[in-house]
Amino acid sequence: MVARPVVLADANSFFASCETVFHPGLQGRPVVVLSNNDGCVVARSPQAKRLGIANGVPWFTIRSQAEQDGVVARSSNYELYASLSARMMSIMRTFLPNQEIYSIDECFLDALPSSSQTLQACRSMRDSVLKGIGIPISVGVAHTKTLAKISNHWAKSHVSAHGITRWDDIARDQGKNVLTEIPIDEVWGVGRRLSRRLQALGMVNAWDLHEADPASIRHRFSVQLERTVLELRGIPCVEAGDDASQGRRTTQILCSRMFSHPVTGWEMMGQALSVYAQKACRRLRNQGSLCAQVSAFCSTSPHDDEHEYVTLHGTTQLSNPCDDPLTIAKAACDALRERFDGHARFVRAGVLLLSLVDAAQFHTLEGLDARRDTHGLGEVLDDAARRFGPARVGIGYGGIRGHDRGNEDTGAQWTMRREMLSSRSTTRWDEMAVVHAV
DNA sequence: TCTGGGGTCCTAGGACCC
DNA sequence: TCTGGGGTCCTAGGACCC
Repeated sequence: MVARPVVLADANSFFASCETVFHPGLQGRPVVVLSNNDGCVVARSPQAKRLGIANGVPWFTIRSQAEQDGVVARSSNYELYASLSARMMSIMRTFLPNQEIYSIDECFLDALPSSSQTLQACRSMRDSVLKGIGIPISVGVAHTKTLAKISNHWAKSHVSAHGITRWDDIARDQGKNVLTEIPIDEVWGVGRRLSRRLQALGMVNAWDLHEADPASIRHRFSVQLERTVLELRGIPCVEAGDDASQGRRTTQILCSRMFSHPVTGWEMMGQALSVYAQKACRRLRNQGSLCAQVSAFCSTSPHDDEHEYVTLHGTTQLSNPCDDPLTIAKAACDALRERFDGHARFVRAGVLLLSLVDAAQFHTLEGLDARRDTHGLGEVLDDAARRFGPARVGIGYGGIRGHDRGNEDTGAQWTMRREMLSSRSTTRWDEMAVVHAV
């Protein structure tokens, strides 16, 4: 028996679309969304793409031209995107079963027993998301995830598809042309490095990879790429992630940021590590894990030709797995303090929680449990954050709240630059959208 | 002046064991 | 001089994804 096809649904230019939802005046205009610290372009509206703005380019390199072209730039507003994502996902799963949330803007779903039922469900899903959230989505249907990705891409780039493409349809109509038109580096699972190596062997498009011998691909490259070859041939090899829709428990937690200004002193670095540790710790408790290892790292700019590139990292082993923010913040600082070099200009730092274990499965002798040291401080901090907003209360100097939106997270000098931030219309009472009736 | 953040999986190689 | 073989486990690093 042939397994049912898989459906890939994702938003078109998700972040840019989110910005447009509460600012309809942006409709039809070139909009770009910038990464943290207003660094790189991470999302572009169709009009911005048409202007030739590439994904990932540093904003400062294109800023003046973009502004001349009338491009509207926004700082990334993850609180807004996460909220709209949750709404979008909840609508989608009412139309098709077994939703697997793959990223903030895309999910896999199972097809229905018949092809026509599936097509009808996809159309209704697309209409409902557009009507209910105001965000356009595209849908690809195929027997493997890799082909569903390709179909979805086709749906985005061919107006005649009306946002929905079934692999079987385009394969029937276009034959191998569908795959020959896809550059090798656009195949799911083939990144920049791999595509360079494949090109050197004469494989330049998806069809070439489809025709490659799986065994020799495995031998020369990896099992992962072999799976991609098989997936292109319609043989499913990529398993579902374990119940991602329920909030997957991750195996490591990382919180890292670029600074708005270089940091040189240990005092400020300690503040930053403490704040990152607290953020990481909140995610740790949310997923019901404890961690046994805390790593911290910091580095100078790799783009600075005047100074030597410096990167430091260290790890602290905890005597007992815990989720206590005091212990973890201290461990993060301890991991780096000895190694810290007060002369370097650090532009980023991060805290990594490792050796995670399920809190519900972890028991220790009465009195030895590290989690009890602080009498539930973590829960109190989480609760305060939920009721009053993040960073109203925190450990150490890092918890001090600033005075304006730009540095709200902590009020410290090193926090992110977000100069073009839109309103968090769905999650903050004081930033709710105002509608005027005329 | 200004170049994101947070994950996963796989592999190679070393340590260690019998 | 030549210096087992095969297995497991762990870790660092590479590559990928969005």
